[in-house]
Amino acid sequence: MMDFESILREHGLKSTPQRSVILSQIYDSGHIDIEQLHKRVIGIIKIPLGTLYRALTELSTVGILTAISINGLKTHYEISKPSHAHLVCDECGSICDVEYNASNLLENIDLRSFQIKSTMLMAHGVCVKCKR
Amino acid sequence: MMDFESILREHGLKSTPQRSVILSQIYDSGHIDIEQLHKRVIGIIKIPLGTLYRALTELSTVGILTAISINGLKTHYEISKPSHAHLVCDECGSICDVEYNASNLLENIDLRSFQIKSTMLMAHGVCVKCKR
DNA sequence: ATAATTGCAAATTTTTTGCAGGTTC
DNA sequence: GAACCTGCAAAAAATTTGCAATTAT
Repeated sequence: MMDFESILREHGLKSTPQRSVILSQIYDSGHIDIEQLHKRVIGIIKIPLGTLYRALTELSTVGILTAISINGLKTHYEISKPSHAHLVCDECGSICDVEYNASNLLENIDLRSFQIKSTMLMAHGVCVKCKR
Repeated sequence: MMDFESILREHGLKSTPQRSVILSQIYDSGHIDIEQLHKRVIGIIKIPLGTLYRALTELSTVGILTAISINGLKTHYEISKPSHAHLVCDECGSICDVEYNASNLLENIDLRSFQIKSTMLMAHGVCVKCKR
């Protein structure tokens, strides 16, 4: 159970019941798109879609959330965490996290003076469940 | 100058003037979103936005194009080519390609029986021009 | 107290779709 | 000639926005 109230204040945002519910639901689900999130959230507290959009944008802007753009799927959101890859199953749409070492990875790449702030490694394929 | 007519037929699609213009414009621009592409394309041949959407979807489905979903930007399209990373400048939105070796990269990752079809490495940061 | 946040509703923007007429092979 | 494509127009879906009321600090 994360202390989202403190996290919000540390990022200069007010702690509201809506934001806490949003964050805890995203945390519980790992990755989730706005449509699924809305379904989960309205079972707990009333949040119109417009407010949800606004909240996700703000929470991403301050860095509490990370948005993940995925080919073929709607944007997903997750609680920001150290760099990890996303394995996206093209069959069922599930997303699996795996750790990787960003600096090892970048060693082999000629960045041509590009100044890296963050990396995102994504793989598409078939997950274990769907392979069967 | 690529032979897009042949490429289209090899992928089981008919060669039409619209598709050739679309492909050559994407080719010339490297990466482009639908809005910018439409501006370029209508200077050459009349293509309604709806048709452009349909064309991009079809061309991506058969594999001639690759869609690139990018946080904060609209989906970009490029002519499909061997795996390469995209360096996205958060200042100016420019996208730069760099080569990388996908298998080297995956060696260090525990894929947990996930069957990889494609990988996509993206980095956000500041490009040389914007760093100035 | 006051500045931030939410709810609501409407406006915008983005994307998809049906179908008639044209085009490619 | 048949199957495939395109143009058009309308619909559907996704996202943003303005503002008054409410809430957190």
